[in-house]
Amino acid sequence: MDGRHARGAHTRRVTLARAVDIATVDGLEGLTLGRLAAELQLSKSGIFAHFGSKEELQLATISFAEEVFTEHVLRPAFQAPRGKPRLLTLFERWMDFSRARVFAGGCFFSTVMAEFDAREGKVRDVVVRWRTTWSELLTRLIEEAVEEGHLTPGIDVSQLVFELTAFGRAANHDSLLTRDDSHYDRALTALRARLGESD
Amino acid sequence: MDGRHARGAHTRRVTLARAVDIATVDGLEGLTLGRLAAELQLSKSGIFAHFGSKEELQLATISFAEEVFTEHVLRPAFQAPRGKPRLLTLFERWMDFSRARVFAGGCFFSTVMAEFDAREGKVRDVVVRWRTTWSELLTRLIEEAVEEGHLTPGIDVSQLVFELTAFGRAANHDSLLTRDDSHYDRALTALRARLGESD
DNA sequence: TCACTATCTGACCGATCGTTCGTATAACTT
DNA sequence: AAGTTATACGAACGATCGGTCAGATAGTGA
Repeated sequence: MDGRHARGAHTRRVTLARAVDIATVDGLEGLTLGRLAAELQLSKSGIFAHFGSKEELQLATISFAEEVFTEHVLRPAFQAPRGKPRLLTLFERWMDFSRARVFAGGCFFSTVMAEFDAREGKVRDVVVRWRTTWSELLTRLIEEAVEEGHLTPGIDVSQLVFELTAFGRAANHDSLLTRDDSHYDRALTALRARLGESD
Repeated sequence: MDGRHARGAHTRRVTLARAVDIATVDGLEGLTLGRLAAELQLSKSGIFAHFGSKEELQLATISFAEEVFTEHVLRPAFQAPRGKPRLLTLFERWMDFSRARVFAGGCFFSTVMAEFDAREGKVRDVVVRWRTTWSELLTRLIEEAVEEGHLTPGIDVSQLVFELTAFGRAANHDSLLTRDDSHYDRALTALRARLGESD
């Protein structure tokens, strides 16, 4: 199962696991090769060799975060029944994911979206692409909920996507700032109210 | 009218004006003395002398942003009638402030709160304090709207504070990421719906 | 005009940044 | 066992970081 390059792949993953923790706390710019090397007890050049540039390290870190997020949030959501249950599960998982501090600084994408929203470059572009993916996913789940008869047909889907996402991101940042978990409950309360109390 | 230290005070304000623009784009950590000096055509040590340390520069930048935000958003809001109109005006002004890019990277506090939410130190503490101030202000305005009979007495004020703030921050980041102004309208739509369509 | 003080500069400090390169060490292939 | 490749290291690079300091310059009050 190791493949031919098992050792390198393992180091890479260990490195990226540390990288997402650093990035969620100090940002993808605060993520430096020297610090990564020191914390992992590896050489700076050794880590550098795995990625080729700082920017590639940042992009690899985003990919890794995406993987973990998919595993913890997206995949479980798709095991819930189509429609409103799936939508609710997605947000419950997202909030649990942030609350559990799977990454040291909470939700990776909330952090990175805020960090790069006003900048230029490849990293920003990838972050924007992720935002699009997320919005499209949410749009689909909401439309399915309408199809299933769980939501009113006339509903403004884009508006709903905006609001629900706003709740989740706010819960993440507020809980980190105030060190008070209750904001996650606030987000879920807001979400359920917005989707209608029924069910 | 110059007072005794007019020249220094002027340089200080020009420096801070540039600092908030840099900070809203690249964060308060991305704000460096060298860059500030280069853009302002001043010497690094000259700028440094005004603040004494990088951290003091960051704190001064926050104070400056607070001033400008107060002038553009808070003060106008208090000229609107007590109750729901004041609440609505506050958010309209906030959204206009971000949309107009008074600071190059949009809302200063949305950016900085996301940047420092998972860190430690004086800067974080000041940011948290600002968040508290904002929450208390919003709480007061909502309570006044209840007193004026503009909102239902039984309403969950903290919950409302959370949701309304979430809309504003999301609009700021989404508009920056997508370069699409419409998110501000989304936020105001969500806000009005949440406060009740009437009036 | 003169003295004083506020303001700003330029050279420099040690530390760290991302990056390059030659080389050593491990691991796998044959 | 030998040969080959993957992996990691250590020393060094120019640039930049925050910070220090002695001295030049400018503005003020007497």
